[in-house]
Amino acid sequence: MSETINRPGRRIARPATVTLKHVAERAGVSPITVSRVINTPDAVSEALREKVGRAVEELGYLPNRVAGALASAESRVVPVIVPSLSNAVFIEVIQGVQEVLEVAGYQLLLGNTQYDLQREQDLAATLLGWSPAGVIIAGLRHTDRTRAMLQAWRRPVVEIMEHGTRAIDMNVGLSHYKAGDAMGEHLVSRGYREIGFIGGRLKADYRALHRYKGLERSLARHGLRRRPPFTHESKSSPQLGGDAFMRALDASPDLDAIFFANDDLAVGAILRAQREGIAVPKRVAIAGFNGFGIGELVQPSLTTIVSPRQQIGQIAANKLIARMQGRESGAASVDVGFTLRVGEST
Amino acid sequence: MSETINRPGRRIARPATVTLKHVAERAGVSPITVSRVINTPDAVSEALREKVGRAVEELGYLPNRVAGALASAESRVVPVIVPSLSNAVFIEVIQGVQEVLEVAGYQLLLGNTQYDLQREQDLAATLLGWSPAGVIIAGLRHTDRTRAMLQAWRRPVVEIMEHGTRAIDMNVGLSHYKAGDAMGEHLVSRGYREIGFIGGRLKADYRALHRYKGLERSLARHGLRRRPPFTHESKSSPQLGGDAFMRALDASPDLDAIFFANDDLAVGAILRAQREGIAVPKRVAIAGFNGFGIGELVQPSLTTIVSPRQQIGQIAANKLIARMQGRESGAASVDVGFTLRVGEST
DNA sequence: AGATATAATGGTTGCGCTACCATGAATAGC
DNA sequence: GCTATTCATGGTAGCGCAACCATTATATCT
Repeated sequence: MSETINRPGRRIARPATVTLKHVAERAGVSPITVSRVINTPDAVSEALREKVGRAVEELGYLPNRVAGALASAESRVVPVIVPSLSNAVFIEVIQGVQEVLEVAGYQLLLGNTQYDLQREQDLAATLLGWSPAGVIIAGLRHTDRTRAMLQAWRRPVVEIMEHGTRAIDMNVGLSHYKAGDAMGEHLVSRGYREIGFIGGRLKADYRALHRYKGLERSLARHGLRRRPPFTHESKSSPQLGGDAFMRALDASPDLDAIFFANDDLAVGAILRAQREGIAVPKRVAIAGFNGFGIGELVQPSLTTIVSPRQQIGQIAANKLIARMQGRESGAASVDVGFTLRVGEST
Repeated sequence: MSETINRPGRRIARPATVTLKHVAERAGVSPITVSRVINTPDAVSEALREKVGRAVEELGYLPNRVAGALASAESRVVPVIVPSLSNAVFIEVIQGVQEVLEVAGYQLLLGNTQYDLQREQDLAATLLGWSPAGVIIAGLRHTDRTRAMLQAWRRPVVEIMEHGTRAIDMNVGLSHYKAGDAMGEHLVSRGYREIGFIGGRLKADYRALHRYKGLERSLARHGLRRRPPFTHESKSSPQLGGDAFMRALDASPDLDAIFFANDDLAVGAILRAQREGIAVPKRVAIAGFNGFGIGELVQPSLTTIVSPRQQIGQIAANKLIARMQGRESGAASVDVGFTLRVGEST
């Protein structure tokens, strides 16, 4: 039996990279010591820290996070999975998350499901392959496999935006149903009786649908007419809000108030009303949802429901970090609530 | 010489994970074959694809991207480094990037420098440690080390937002100087003579400063008075725009036109003027920069410069992917230009 | 002084995967 | 019918780092 002559494997050298080992040689210490200087500088003497620091400088060493993540089976990365990037709500949530993660030294990996649960599942599978330290994901509604995958995973998961009882792990959000109900109560208390709802993609954006359902309950409670929502299939924008507003008034001239699924649409309606000479709220009242700043500046100012969006992101990130660092243990659910901001438009 | 009895190393088992090897055993093939089924399914027979696919399903295998990235020295991740997330401009750019990357199977890693070049440098160093496939970074202005780092790196880099000649590698953007000049020409052609500029954080947001410089050049060309910019230190918002507008008019009642650094400020000024009963453009003209949709809806509609933000992101991502896939080779610079959208506010 | 505790450093292994080459099977060419 | 060429699959090594324990050197105690 002859010796194997050919020794397969990597023979071609990669482009030269500076690694821990090179730094260690330069500094005359062991690689593991270099690792410690970088990751847990407190566990190492001042002299070494300096010596190694100098070698790092001289060689221009950049730690390879990928190798570190493989060795430790954890990367300092947190995927944030949202349904849309064109909706400012999610942007503000992402901002809140990013602020908190950055300080703690974590990177944010962005996932956009485009309101597609299948895509969400694929995204989750891919992103879990990065051994992230935790996951933040919008919504409580997922495919069974997504739920199973996240549940089987041993790291913290925070579901955000809506508040509910059947969370995978942790949950930070608010009840959109209650928010819709609250707006209904407000409109009714102001004397409006013919109340409509305008929103888009209600099948995909089921949180908006919950707001509608909440409104419906309120209307039912007062024995008022419940109308099907005026809906459309394009993404929300002020432009679209203005158009949908005109169409709705055309189709149902008896409307005396309209609850829009979000502020983008509602602000568009107010600006359009202004141009068309439609008196708000005299002819028809307008209400929104979100609490964007622009709602306070238009004339009349917008009645809306303010959700603490940035705060949702911050809380979610903080809960994640607390768990990752071993502080705080149990799962937990936070209802961040909402506030009704009454403007001149109702 | 005695044998080493103690064999240090990893002895504690990790939480059981399903790996390539397990899938391979289950499917009765070699690990490398499983890898191929997953990464290059075309290079493998139909029968194997099915057999392996079944094993993957049954075991619920999730590929470990970290290990893959280490072995191949490349991860399908692209960091996007921007100075701010509260500015909608960057959000739209990110959207454009994300759209394109997603289709090509890349993940977006988010970096926020908060207009701090030192932070940008640290971020770049950290993010390069992820062996990303390429980098997209806002701006042409960086610390020397950042430039050196990115230049020494062997992968594609796209600098976005502004267009210039001294790019590290590729560049997609527009000339903010020319944009400011163009707006100056417009205002002068409309007969305005006392033209001011309102913007915030001009030291950090040097692109806004370039717009001011462009305006200045235009004013100089026509022998008009050049005023220092009215500036402030908080982040831009319509609220702030309204306030700054009132203060500027107070301080310099002779102003007959104001060029705002961005549309957020300008729209705020228009809405504030409306509330205060200040006639726009009769008493004072207002112009912005960006071309956000809301500018077309306010009354009077806003004169502004439209920059193709989403397109910048898309082009940048496409150039990156082209290079990563070996199509297209040289560096290249794209000036996406801008258009003046004349509204009722000037 | 001797024993013990504490702190600082090092050696070895393996994380899970892909690059590389080798090999065997199937097909084509003459 | 034999060799040349593709095609499909496998074997081995190593990517760069951190986990684990061992081994010193140093401080603290009795």
